[in-house]
Amino acid sequence: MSTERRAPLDRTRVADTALRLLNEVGLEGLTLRAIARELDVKAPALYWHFKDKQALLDEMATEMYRRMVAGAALDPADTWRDRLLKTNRGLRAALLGYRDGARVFSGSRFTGLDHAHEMEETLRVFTDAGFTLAQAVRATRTAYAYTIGFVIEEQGVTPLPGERREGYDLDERARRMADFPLSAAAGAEIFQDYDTHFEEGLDLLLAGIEARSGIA
Amino acid sequence: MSTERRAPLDRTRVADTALRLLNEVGLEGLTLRAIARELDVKAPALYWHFKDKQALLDEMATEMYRRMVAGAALDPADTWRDRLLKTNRGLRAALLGYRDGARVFSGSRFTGLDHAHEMEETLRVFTDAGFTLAQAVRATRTAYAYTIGFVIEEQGVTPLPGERREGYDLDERARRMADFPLSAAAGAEIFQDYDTHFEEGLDLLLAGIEARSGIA
DNA sequence: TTGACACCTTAACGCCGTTAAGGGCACCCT
DNA sequence: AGGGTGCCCTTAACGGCGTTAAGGTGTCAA
Repeated sequence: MSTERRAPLDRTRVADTALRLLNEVGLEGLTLRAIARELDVKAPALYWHFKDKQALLDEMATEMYRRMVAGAALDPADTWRDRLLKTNRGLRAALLGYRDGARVFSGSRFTGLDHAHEMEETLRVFTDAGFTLAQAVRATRTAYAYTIGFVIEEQGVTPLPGERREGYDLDERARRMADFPLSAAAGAEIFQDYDTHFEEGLDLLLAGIEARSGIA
Repeated sequence: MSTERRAPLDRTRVADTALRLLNEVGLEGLTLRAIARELDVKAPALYWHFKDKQALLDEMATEMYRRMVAGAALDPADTWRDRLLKTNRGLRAALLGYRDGARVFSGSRFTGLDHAHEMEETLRVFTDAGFTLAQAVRATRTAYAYTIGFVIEEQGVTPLPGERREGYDLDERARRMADFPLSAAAGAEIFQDYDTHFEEGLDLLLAGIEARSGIA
């Protein structure tokens, strides 16, 4: 008589499992029944731990953020440039770690206050460097919006690193756009080499922040 | 005997109606049955005009783009700065015109090649000004990513101009973050005055493009 | 021993996107 | 005039979704 009893669920275990499943089935396949099945439980059981599906997605986004911070190696002595590069590279890497990561993340809100630690530290780095608080917020939020927008576009083409969504064949696109030569040639600069292009865009932003603030 | 016969549907009429309905019910309430009801038709009728719901969303995104271009007053003699400002202000305005506009837009792909005209023209403005094609693409796509990311965040707080989603009360947020003074004070710089802040972020980008390209 | 509480199940509801099958009407060919 | 053809739509139904109501089971304290 196997009396193996499953350990009771908790929010973290559910969110972890859901994040793992997300990579297999994508956001549209991420149903409560599928998550529950993975946890060896029935779907309504999840309602004991989360008030609705959005609350679970919020916890998933929060967990993504925690893992991003954990992988970022933030140093209190970072320059503002270091910090802006680290946080946005880290954010992109975190989002790319999950299928539809950017959409899940940007459609959710953090539970708790974990993120405030990192925000406070980053704003301190900037203000210590001579930025006003308003300038610091503008710089960091602008970079944040850029990164979110960039990865949403990127994952529209490349759901997971290595995979490519159909309908984005460069040659075929170039053929369709034969009447628009610049646009046709631009395909290679838009739908490829996302790593490089992300860095270049981030660098444009850094240059602008430096130019407008006068802080090197 | 009222023999009033409804004019037959077409893709444009469906997309127009769906866009109007979107503002009333939001993306999650935008069901095929609701759209069909609005058109005085049953849901399966829509499948005559679109192969599935995503195809309809794609048409909606394309229509949003058409309206954005129509409202932008693009001048062939624009400087690259004019052009970057006009297209991104126009894009933001177009997205803000619909509840969940940025999410609908960024989750869809254009039908047809209408957008190529504007893209070609804008790339020409940049290359004529002395940018390489790669630089031109980087500048425009970075701004595009920024704008998409910005409006997604913005509409997470402000679904439609004037409305405010619950849970974003500034005072209450500041109280919760009392232990993180910079972050608490940053609320006013993050969740308010989106028009101004969008411009400031865009300006940072312009400064960076100028600094890195050396083109005034 | 009993009661309270944490955690989960069973059953069901109303809604969703989508498909299969077929009906009516306009038009064209003979 | 009559019969076919194809467009545009309806009716009916399917499986699956998020969610709720009601109730069961095990654990632990009184």
